[in-house]
Amino acid sequence: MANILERPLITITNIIWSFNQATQQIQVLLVKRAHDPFKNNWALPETFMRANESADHAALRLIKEKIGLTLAEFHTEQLATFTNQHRTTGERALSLAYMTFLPEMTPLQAGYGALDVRWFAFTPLEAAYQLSNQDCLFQTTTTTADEYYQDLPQTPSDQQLAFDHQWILTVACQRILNKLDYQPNILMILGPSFTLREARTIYAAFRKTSLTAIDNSNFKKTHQHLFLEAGTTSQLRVGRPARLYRLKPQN
Amino acid sequence: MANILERPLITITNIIWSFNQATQQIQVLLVKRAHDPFKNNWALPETFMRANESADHAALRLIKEKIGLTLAEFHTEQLATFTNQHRTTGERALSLAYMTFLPEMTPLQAGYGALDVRWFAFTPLEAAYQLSNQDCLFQTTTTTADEYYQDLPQTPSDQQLAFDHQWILTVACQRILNKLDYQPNILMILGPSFTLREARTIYAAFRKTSLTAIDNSNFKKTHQHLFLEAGTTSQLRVGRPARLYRLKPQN
DNA sequence: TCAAAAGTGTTCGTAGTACACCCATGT
DNA sequence: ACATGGGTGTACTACGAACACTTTTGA
Repeated sequence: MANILERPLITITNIIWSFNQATQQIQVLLVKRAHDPFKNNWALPETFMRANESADHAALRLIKEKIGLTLAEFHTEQLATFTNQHRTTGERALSLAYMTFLPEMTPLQAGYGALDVRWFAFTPLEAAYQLSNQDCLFQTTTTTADEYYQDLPQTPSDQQLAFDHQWILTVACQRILNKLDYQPNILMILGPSFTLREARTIYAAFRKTSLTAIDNSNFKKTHQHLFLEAGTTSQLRVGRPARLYRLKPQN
Repeated sequence: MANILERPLITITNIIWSFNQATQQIQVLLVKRAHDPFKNNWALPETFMRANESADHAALRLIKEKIGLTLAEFHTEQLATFTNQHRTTGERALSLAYMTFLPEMTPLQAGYGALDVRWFAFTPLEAAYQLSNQDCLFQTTTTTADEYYQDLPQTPSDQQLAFDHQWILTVACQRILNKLDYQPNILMILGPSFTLREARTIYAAFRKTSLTAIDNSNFKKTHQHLFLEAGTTSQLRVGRPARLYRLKPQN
């Protein structure tokens, strides 16, 4: 009996979100893989789970170790688990996917397993979302899970993320969109406090609309119950200084 | 490096829901374990994932093989993944938890690994939910995840489900409640079609209220967009025959 | 014909939307 | 002072809640 049991590798995949205050753009962290499979491909940051370590702990270790981030506090939550046999080439590995919302866009430093590590700008397209930096560009998919894994190419390509990371990213975007109106943890990428304008910027991106299309007055009325007032204003731009808010602690 | 990597057993845990048309009660399937750990304890049905098998497939196999169910079609969806080190005694095992909604309450037959297998009636309490049959009774918990795993006893007890199954069940109930208003897959336990009264029975249980407290007229107006009309009436009780509905296919 | 359950319609209150107007700051 | 953006307030609309009323069956 025991020999037919699967003991696959357990991969922790972490989708790390942040916000560039200068460009007012959402950022996602990608890593250029140093080892096969998918050597030299861009991918979501991953690590293997170790003995005597919970998956949650592994997700945190991944951030500190592999990317060189040393922030005191950040929020990590489970996204989903991906188990399709064809999601990896070679040895089978499950992916326990997590999302992390970093309150600041810290400088990066490629750690073990990474040739390079970069922030990619997250922008909406008509039907999908896009990650881009100076050189590369990746999009989310619009197919179903079944179709996606059916057509998943086994050969690395510069145009595609490694493994099934395009699909994982697609699921992540969908999840964030779904939660915007009742548990917008994504706003944690704005730091400990934020203005309504900054919040609307995030909402606009995931809803594929523009900042100005979200009325500030109405946004306040419909979402204030999710926020707490956090002191008064900070001044960065022209116009009346905005009030600051922070996320209400969950339940 | 390789020796510090964890290759835990992968447990598939399946929370199987059904509906007793005679008593109009929601049912959850529990198994009396035939082997240690937690031998003789009631537990959620589980199996180990095998080679060349996706987790989804393992969840389906679990139903057919271990419980003796041979239905042609049923819906299974991922619930969450449980990775706490203390969730098992002895060797470490992750749990990939799934939920299955059976369209009928088929007769059961204990398969491999089970001394007994029973439907337990699902009923709401003031602050929690309860599973009960003639002899035993289990409740969901109201503590947080951290508190729960901190206090998780390592010794089997007749009063408690095996492993962290109490917690998994709690998460399952919460998920179903959250989805009632936009993706009420739980209604699949009513069979291919259902009356509004039957649907309200399900809603009432998860919302800890009574059937009569949910106004039929208002319920129809607010939830009809999730349903399609499915032919006309069936006749079972006194009063005007009800129309039948079925769940709208997702997206 | 009466009770039980399903279905229809009406009123009312609340919550979201559109938009006008006022406030505070930098240039 | 004026442009820019933030904040407040108001009218309008839509949707859910409460509840009265009608319809269809079984006893």
